[in-house]
Order: sequence, then C-alpha cells, then structure tokens
Amino acid sequence: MIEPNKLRAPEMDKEEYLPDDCMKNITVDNLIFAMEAGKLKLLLAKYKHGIAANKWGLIGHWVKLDEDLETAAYRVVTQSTGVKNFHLDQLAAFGKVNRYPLRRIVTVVYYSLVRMEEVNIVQGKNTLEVAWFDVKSLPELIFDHNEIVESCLNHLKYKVRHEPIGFSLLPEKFTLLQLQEIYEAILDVKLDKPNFRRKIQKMNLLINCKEKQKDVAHRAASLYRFDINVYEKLKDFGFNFEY
Amino acid sequence: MIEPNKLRAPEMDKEEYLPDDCMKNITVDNLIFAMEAGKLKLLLAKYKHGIAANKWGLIGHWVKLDEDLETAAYRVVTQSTGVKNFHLDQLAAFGKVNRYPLRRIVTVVYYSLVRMEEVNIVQGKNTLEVAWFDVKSLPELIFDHNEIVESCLNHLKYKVRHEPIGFSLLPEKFTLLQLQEIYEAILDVKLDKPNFRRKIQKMNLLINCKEKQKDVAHRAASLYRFDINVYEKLKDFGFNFEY
DNA sequence: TCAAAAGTGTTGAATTTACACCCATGG
DNA sequence: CCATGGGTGTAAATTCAACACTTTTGA
Repeated sequence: MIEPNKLRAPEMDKEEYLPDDCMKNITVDNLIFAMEAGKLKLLLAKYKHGIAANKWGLIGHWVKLDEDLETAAYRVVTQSTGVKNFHLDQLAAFGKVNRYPLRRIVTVVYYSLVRMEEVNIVQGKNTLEVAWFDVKSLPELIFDHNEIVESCLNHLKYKVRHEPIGFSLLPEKFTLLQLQEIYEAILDVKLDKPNFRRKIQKMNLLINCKEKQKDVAHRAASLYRFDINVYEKLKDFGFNFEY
Repeated sequence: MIEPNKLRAPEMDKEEYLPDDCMKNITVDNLIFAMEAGKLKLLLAKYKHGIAANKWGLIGHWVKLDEDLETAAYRVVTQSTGVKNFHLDQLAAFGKVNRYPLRRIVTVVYYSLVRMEEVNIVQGKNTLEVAWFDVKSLPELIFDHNEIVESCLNHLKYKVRHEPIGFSLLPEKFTLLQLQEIYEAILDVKLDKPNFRRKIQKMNLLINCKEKQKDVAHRAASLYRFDINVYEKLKDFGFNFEY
C-alpha cells in the first residue's frame, strides 16, 4: 500500500494528484450521456498520467471536504461539458477493495443527461482526449469502469420506464420521432410508431408548440415540448412509462 | 473540525470509536426489514454514547480497509440479527457535507430483507436497545437517517414492482395472503384478493407445495414456494410486477 | 352457527398489438 | 416520382377492475 503522503509529492503522477482539501478515499465518477443522430452516446476521457495513462475511463474527480457529493458531480460535468442545466442522478457507490489497484478508493457514481447542442467539450489538464462513444461500441475502460457502465445502462432502462428522464436529452422543442429514438436507444428495442405516439400523447406530458420542423427532406413534423407541470402532479400520484 | 487522531484517543466517546483498520470517512448504514403480522418492520438501534446517545438510528458501522462495502453491510446485518441468508442491496451513498455534525463522513446505505423467524437480535456494545418499528410509525432518528429511510421506502415501492424481492421476507413456504400483505405493506395500498392471486399465479413464479396450513381458525390455505429458476430465466427477458 | 379467510366466476371496460393506409416534402 | 418520415384508423386479443359468490375451518 502506498502512503498517502507519497501520493501528494510533487513528482508523482498527475493522475494521482490529490489536493489537500479533498477526501482521500472517495471520488465521484460521471457517466455523461447525450443523443446524437438517434444514438445514445457516452462521454469518456483518455488519461495522460499514472496507471490510467493512454486508457479510456469515466470522467471523475476527488470530492472536496466542504462539497456535497452531488455538488462535486455537478462541478465535474459542468467543467468538462460547459453545460449548466441537466439531469443529474446518483447511480450507486462502488467500493470493492481492489477496484483501484494502488489503494482503497470508493467511488460514488453519478450519471447525467445533457443536450448535445449545449455541449462544448473542455479538455482537462489530465486528459489527452475527451470524446463521445456510442454506448453500443465502447472501448475497454480503466479499473471497474466497464462494470459501472453496464450497471448504469441497466439502470437507465429501468428508469426511463418510470420517469420521463428521456426529455432531458432533447432540445426544448422536439419531434415525436426524436423522443421515440431515445426510448429505442436506451431500451435497445424497436418500437411501433403509431402505438408509441398514441401512448405518449395520452400521458398529457406533451404540449404541441404549433410549429413545424423546417428544412427537412420529408413532411415536416410537429414540434412538442415537455410539460413539467403535469409531470410534477403525476409524480406524486405515481405513473408508468411502460412500452 | 475535530482531528481524526483525537477521535481515536481511548477516552473518547464510544460512538466515535474508529478502529485503525477502517476507512476514516466512510460508513455503511443498514435498513433491515422484516414482516410481522402483516406489517413491514424496520430494525433500529438506540445508541449508548456520543452525540447519538439515547437516540434511535440505523444500524451502521465503519468499513474495514480490506473489506468490500457489501461485505461490510453483510457483516453488520449478520452480527445484529444472526441471519445469514437474506436479500441485500445497495440503496445509495449519502454524502452531504454536514450530514454528520462532527466531521465529514459519507455513508453508503444498504437495505436487507430478512425472515422474521430467523432473527435473533444481538445487542451491540454501543447500543442500549435494538428493536423493530412499524415503518408507519418511526421515531425521530439521528443525523440524516429519517431522510434515508424515506428514500429507501420509496425505493422499495419502486423495486417490489419490478423484482420479486418480496419473497425474501417470507418463510420458504407461504400462503398467497402472506405475499399479498407484503405488497400491501410496501406499496401502502389495499389490493383485491381475487385479482392479486390470479396475477401472481399467472407469472409462474410459484410452486404449489401441495400442503396446507395447519392450526388456523379458518379454511387452511395452500402453501407455495418461490421458483427461483423461473425467475432467473424471466429476469434476463425482463418482466413486470405491476399492481 | 358464526367469523374469518380460502378460493372461483363473471362481466364490461380499457389497453395493447399488429397492421394497413394516406399525407407532405425535397431531391 | 420516389424515398423518407409524418400521421391516422381499425380490429382482434389480451388484460384489468370490480364485485358477487361458494367453500372450509375452528371456536
């Protein structure tokens, strides 16, 4: 086991840099999702230093002593994407003894759903590259991050059926097909278009903007927006997004 | 902020006793549930020492450096109830800066479902009393434990609809009414008996033991057991326990 | 014979599913 | 004029919800 003090020596690997105002055994890691061209994408970083050098992994950081876990997760997402408004939720804590090879670190994992058009990727000091990957073809990741991603994708399937989190991946105004693509991407199924639109409309969560798409090479679709007020009312009562 | 070393001095409050082989900023807390007389019960401890003295709280402990989080949770449940086989699942990590008044501690919360007839409560060294409470009338709890319980009860409602965790609260052989009572207690609703039994039977998760209840003051009910094999097959395929 | 719970039957309403089909637009 | 996606209609199959009813048992 390496001594914590050694890790804070200036000549150590950057990947291991642990500021004094941070907790020493806890990190947050983030799964940042967005939709692009009907595909669900995950943001990953290729690290520069340390045992993770040249390998892809989730975007994580230490947690400051005076910072809530959720605040830390929010900070990391905002720093790396520039996005300020997004859905943020905790997945779970991962804490196997040897999940991190050098010493005992527990990571609390959060996932975020961001709107691709709001993203401006910011390179971190410790990363060689930050890039989007289709969730269906992910590279091998550091530590237990593949396991974490798998667990999160399962959780998303679970979640998308019971809360309208899908809307967080769309621009304010969207078409029914865009919405359907999100469900298809997350649940990894093909849905029947007529049935999907009937079902989603019946939930009364959508407001017709009375606007149409522009410059599309086919009949222009109606644009809708999500009615958060109706959702807030339904939420307490309990409802279901089964497909 | 109190220095960690002070906390480890022998004259400190027992509640703060932090063994050297444990992580210093992380605990596990457990919600231990069981059914009794159709009610969902939660096991709580009244603490002896420290700032939690004479107050009720969840049953928690430090995590050893060489122990997985889940192993720590399992250890705590087994130590306090004597039960060795039970459903154990992580709820979430709770990590607000001031959730613990004296210093920064993140707790990873697990919940367990145990069979009441297997329980033999063991008093801890740091507890005055360990007792079951009806989840519908809980006392005021230490730190953020009331918030944690509320979050867990919501999670259970969510969970019981999608996985047959209810069976973990029952003895191996049980009646359909006992099963219904679990759903009613967790979901906090009254269910229609004929419809409930039809629905549950159609799922093919039950095996009729071809035995009857004995010594009951009414018509004896058939006993069933849970078919874990069918469940394992269904699980990958995805299914639903809606009521 | 009564209370309490077991267990079955029935029915109309609601929902789901799987399609067929027509519409609008740009290339 | 055709490919692409938008959007409506419909009918059969299934499921749901509510409630009436009969059965078995011990006290």
